[in-house]
Amino acid sequence: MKVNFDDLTKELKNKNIRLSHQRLKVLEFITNNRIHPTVDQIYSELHKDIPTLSKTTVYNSLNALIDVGLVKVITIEDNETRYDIVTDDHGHFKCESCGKIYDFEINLDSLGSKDLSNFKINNKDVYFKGICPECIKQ
Amino acid sequence: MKVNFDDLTKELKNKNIRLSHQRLKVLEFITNNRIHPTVDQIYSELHKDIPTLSKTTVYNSLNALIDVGLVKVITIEDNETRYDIVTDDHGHFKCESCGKIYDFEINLDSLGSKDLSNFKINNKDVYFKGICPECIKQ
DNA sequence: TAATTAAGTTGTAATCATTACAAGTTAGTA
DNA sequence: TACTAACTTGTAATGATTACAACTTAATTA
Repeated sequence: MKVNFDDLTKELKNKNIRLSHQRLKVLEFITNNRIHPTVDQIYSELHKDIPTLSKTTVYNSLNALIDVGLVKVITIEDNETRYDIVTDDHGHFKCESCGKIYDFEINLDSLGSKDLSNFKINNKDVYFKGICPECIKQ
Repeated sequence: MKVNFDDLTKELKNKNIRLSHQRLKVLEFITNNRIHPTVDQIYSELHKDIPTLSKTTVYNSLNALIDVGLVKVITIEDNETRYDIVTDDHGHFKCESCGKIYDFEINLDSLGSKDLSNFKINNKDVYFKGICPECIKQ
C-alpha cells in the first residue's frame, strides 16, 4: 500500500479535506515515531509543541487521515486503540509482557483461503501475541 | 486448539473457577450460535431464559471463559468487541456492508515471519475486511 | 444433613474512551 | 478584501466496561 501523492491530492480534493497544521503534525508524529501510538501518546507529545491542541482535534485528525488512507487503526487489543502509518504489508506482534508492538514482514498477497473465493477483500490484518526477545531474557 | 476436558477440569480447579449455570449458558450460546456475538446479543438472548441475568454477569462469565481458554475476543473492529468459541484455526472476515463476520479456513501454523525467530508466539489472529458475496449481488 | 466458606450473581455507581455540538478561527476562492 | 466552508477547541453527552457491596449459590467438612 504505497502512497501516491497525485492520488492523495485528488482524494483530499474529493473529500474536501484540508491537510491542516494540526493534521500534518499528527501525520508527522505517526510517521517519525513508529511506536503505534495511542491517542493519549499523540496528544501528550504534540501538546508540548501546540499548547492549544485539544484531544478532540487529535481524534478528528486521525479520522481524517484514516479517511484518505494514510493512517490505519490497529485493534490488536480490545481496550486500547492504536494507530499506524500505512506502509508496505506487515503484521503486528504485541508482547504480552512489556506491551510493546513490533512490526514484522509478512506477504499478505499470498494470504488467502478457498473459503473466500467469492468475497471482495479490501483489507488484511495479521496480529500475533506472545513474548518478545527482550522479555524472554528476563 | 482443541479442548481437552481433563485439562479443562484441572484448569478450572487451578484457578478456582466454577462453571456455574450462567457461565454454562453463555458458553452454550456462543457454541450453538456461531455469530461472533457482542455482549448485548448474548445478554438479550439469554435474558429471555434467565430473567434475573445481569449484564455484569455476562461480562464476568465471558472473562472467566477467556481465562480458561474456551472463548476468545475478536477485535476486528475497534468499536465493537465480539466473542468467539475457541476451535480449530480460522480467520475472520467482516463484511463492511452488512457487518456480518464470516469464519474462513486458514493454516496458522504455516504463518510466520523471519522477523519473529526469537519471539515466543502464543496467539495468531487474522482479520480480513471487504464485501461478502451476498452484498456483492446487490 | 447441616454448617461453613469461598465463589458467583446482581444492580448501581464510577470510570474511561470516544463522539456530538456550538462558538470561534483559519484558510482557500472570488 | 470579503465570503464561505472547513477546522479547532472546550464542554457536555454517550456508551462500553469495571468496581463495589449485598445477597445467593454451591462445594466441602463435620
